[in-house]
Amino acid sequence: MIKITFPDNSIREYKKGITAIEIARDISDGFSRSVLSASFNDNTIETSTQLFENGELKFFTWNDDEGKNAFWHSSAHVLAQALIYLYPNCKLTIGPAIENGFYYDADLEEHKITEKDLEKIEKKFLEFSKQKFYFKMRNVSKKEALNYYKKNKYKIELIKNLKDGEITFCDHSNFTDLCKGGHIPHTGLIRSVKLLNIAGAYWRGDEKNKQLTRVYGISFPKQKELNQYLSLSEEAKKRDHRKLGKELELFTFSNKVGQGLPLWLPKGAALRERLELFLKKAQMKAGYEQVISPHIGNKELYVTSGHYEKYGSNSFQPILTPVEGEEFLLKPMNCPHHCEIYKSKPWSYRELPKRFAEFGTVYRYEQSGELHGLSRVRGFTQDDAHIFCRPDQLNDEFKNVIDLVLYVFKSLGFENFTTQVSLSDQKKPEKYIGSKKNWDLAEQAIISAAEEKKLNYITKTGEAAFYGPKLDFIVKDALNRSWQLGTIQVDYNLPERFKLTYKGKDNKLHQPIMIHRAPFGSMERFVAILLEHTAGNLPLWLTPNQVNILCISEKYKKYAVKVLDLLKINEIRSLLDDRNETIGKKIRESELSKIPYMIIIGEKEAKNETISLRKHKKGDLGTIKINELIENINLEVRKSLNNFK
RNA sequence: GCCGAUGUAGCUCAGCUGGCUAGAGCAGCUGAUUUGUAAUCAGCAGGUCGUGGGUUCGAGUCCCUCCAUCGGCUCCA
Repeated sequence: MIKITFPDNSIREYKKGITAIEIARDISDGFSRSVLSASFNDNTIETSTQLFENGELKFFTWNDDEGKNAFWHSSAHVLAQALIYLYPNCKLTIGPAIENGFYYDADLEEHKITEKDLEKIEKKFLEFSKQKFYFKMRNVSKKEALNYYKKNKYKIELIKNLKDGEITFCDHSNFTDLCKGGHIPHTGLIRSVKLLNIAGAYWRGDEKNKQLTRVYGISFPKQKELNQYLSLSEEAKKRDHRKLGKELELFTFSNKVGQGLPLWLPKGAALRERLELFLKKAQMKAGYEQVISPHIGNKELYVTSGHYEKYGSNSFQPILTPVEGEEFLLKPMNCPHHCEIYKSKPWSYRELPKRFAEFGTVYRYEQSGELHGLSRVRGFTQDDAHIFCRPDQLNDEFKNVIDLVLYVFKSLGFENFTTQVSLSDQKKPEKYIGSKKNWDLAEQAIISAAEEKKLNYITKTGEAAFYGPKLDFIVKDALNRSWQLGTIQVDYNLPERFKLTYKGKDNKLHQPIMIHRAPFGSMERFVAILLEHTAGNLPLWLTPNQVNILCISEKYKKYAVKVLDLLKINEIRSLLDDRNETIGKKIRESELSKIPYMIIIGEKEAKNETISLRKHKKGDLGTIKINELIENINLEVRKSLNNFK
């Protein structure tokens, strides 16, 4: 049996499996979608979230996605209530729950609100939520609904798209909103709220429409949970790669050079080169060949590939006005160049697959508002490669690329990831080039490779590139945030457009299939994500400096230099801090610069030919012989790198 | 590109409603100190207050333009 407490505090018992409609019939106040609490044979469900969905009574708690959704959706109603209370002339539009919290879009007309106003709105929010207003759904006719919102053109637009008889309003307190339901029982369950920021957002997401004011917020059943959330976002701020990039002297930007054009500082450049070398080595083992192509290309190249038509002159920067009839563009992608490299000679089926790899720097005109540190820039380097293969090789090639991507992730400490198969949207053929037959083949190839590799993947339609479907790798970082990293794409179309061929066994010309792939995605974006994932504590094999030798006084410099030379001979990246400063200060600075190991050298060490070892974030590790450290470092580096093929 | 916010020394930040010569810590330089596991002391130097214009007796502070950055929207080959 289920015991249900209703908003009027009456309690009724029902058989398990009862539907909402039946309960609605049983209780006389019509169609209520919220209940106060329910118990199954004394096992009471917390009064957090209970919902009627599709006529069926479902119970959700804060720990379910649906429960969170209902909680935040209900919070959005309270936010709307606070907004209309404070700004009576504003026009409410929509306010959904999102992945982390909720927002409400409103047309504030003459009002302009700033971050400072958030506190005021928040206060009003809590004032309302505390009063335990119950959410109650009711059916309204289309006429009634239109009449209610006669002054709000946005709601009218929404209502006009709904069918008469399917329109519901949700009331709580004296506030009413057009709403299809999915609420918690009452506002009193929202005990903590934080309005996070204000942003402009276009009505219906279309930039031709009026821009509305969006207020973002997050709420929780308990204050403690809000505090946890806030401290997590504090942690995320500390890990911001833009901050770390500055602190660790990895990269910078200059207004004179231009927006979104990163300048890699010596330490950053060394880090990036180390990453490139790591991938080059793995690729060499996997049978790739490096190629190099120029930074510009004739416009015709991109017309042939179809990129020019799809992305237009907006995202392409012409760099030379027509000279002798030719127009050049900054290279926005490497694929057409690699197609031309493939065409440099005729190929036999015996020679395939050809795997052309290049750290190719490309330039794309990103909207200024979109630029973000290293993760979204206008000039960046892709760890690109294009594999040209026969149909019978496609499956193996694809699986080999998956192996390579997994190796890269493992070596860099991204243990937690998901994959996404991005397919075409059959309903929007104008978004893609190529025949349906080719698309079907390509999509099937990706799915079967993913299946065989036992990847735990989700499928999304409509997210394919215009020339082919993709398999994207989405990593979860240390703060459980998701980032899309590597991508593998199957493409039948560019080979067709570029008329790529090979001579088959049958002495006839055949068309190869092309795989586009980039395990890192781009060097810039990857470094950004790696920094945020590791909070700047890079893996030992990658970090700019591995060991910092700290002298207690200048007297021991001679021995310290000897230690430094020994480390350098063993290819361990080391620094010597022989400044006239206290050891405490040197340790502090070394800790802040996140160098993994510190060697402290004083009288004792110089006399006994030993070193005193200290590990970053761990502290003193005692006295050892220098050779022990060298061995340990080599072992640690090997451990993270030697597991490919 | 659009909406909103921000821009003060190399870095992190003070500078209230316009009013003496724009401040601090860190970093830098000089000197003293020669140090045992997260900041030794003293002194010095460092700024066209993002840019250009305006209001005013007077602008870091108020208004406008532009630039850049940040939070979003839109976009993402």
